Amino acid sequence: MARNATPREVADRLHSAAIHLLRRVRSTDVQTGVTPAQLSALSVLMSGPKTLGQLAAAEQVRPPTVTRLARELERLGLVRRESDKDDARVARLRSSAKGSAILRRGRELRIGELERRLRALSGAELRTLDDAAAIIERVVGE
Amino acid sequence: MARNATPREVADRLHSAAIHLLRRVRSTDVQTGVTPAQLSALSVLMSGPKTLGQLAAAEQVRPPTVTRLARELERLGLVRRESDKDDARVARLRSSAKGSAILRRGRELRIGELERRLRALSGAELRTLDDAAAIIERVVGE
DNA sequence: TGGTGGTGGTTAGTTAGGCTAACTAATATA
DNA sequence: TATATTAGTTAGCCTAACTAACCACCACCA
Repeated sequence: MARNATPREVADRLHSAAIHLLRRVRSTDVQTGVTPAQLSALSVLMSGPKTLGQLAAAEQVRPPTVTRLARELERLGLVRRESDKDDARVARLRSSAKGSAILRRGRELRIGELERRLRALSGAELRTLDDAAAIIERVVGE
Repeated sequence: MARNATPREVADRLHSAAIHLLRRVRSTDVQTGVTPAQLSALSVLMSGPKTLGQLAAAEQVRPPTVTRLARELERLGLVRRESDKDDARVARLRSSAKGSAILRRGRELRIGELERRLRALSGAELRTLDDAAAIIERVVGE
């Protein structure tokens, strides 16, 4: 019978699989018509309005980068800028209907691309993938 | 008992898990001292010399991007440029000893980061991840 | 055998997106 | 109230992607 895979071997194969999976689904992103940075920002705003500072933290970029990103998103009509009523320094970005629609479409393209490929799998294989996803989230989630 | 997960649900969770996994391991890349694009190119060259066109296809970028990337890699001494003896138009890039060493180190950092987290898992969980990796490679491999 | 069309790669110029440094405006604090 | 801190902006720079246009070479065939 087959020897058990070592953590190192599994790490190696899993790493490779993750790269190939994401490369595949990411190829659909161009169809959204917005840039990767814009798409990513919209996904952060999906959970509700965020201040520019919160967005910078989430995207792991510096304030000036967010200033420019926000200006462009606003110009494209994908977000609205709102000012805080208690603190005049802070500005919040809220995804517009148009922005939300683009994000939904982007997700649909990515997930759809993957889903089509999973439909050929057996129930047991799907179960294995689902279990694996849960294990991964647990171990990389710090 | 739990209802079986649909392909769509699995696609969604797997997508999310892959993003989180790669975000985690990628954080070690800065320690290699080379840029992400350079590191990725070196990994493509690991399997042998490639023409600039092959590299462009593998990296999903346009020829001019590869021209510049190749020039920089050459300047840093990470690759050697070889010309085809039958077709004077084509140029091949071959990883140098220094380039291979940097790639090995980058891989060691990434895989090591992941491996540490997998060591806490049971044999059954490791088996699940290994099986999942194989399934993913099969379905996204075109 | 010498055009002609296609292919591999480069050059030139543009754009997006990241950075630091230095700034303004508003708020918090000693 | 004077000073320090915080949120965001402006200016200027750099890298890495792109497209358009090009050069060099190869293959083919009339």
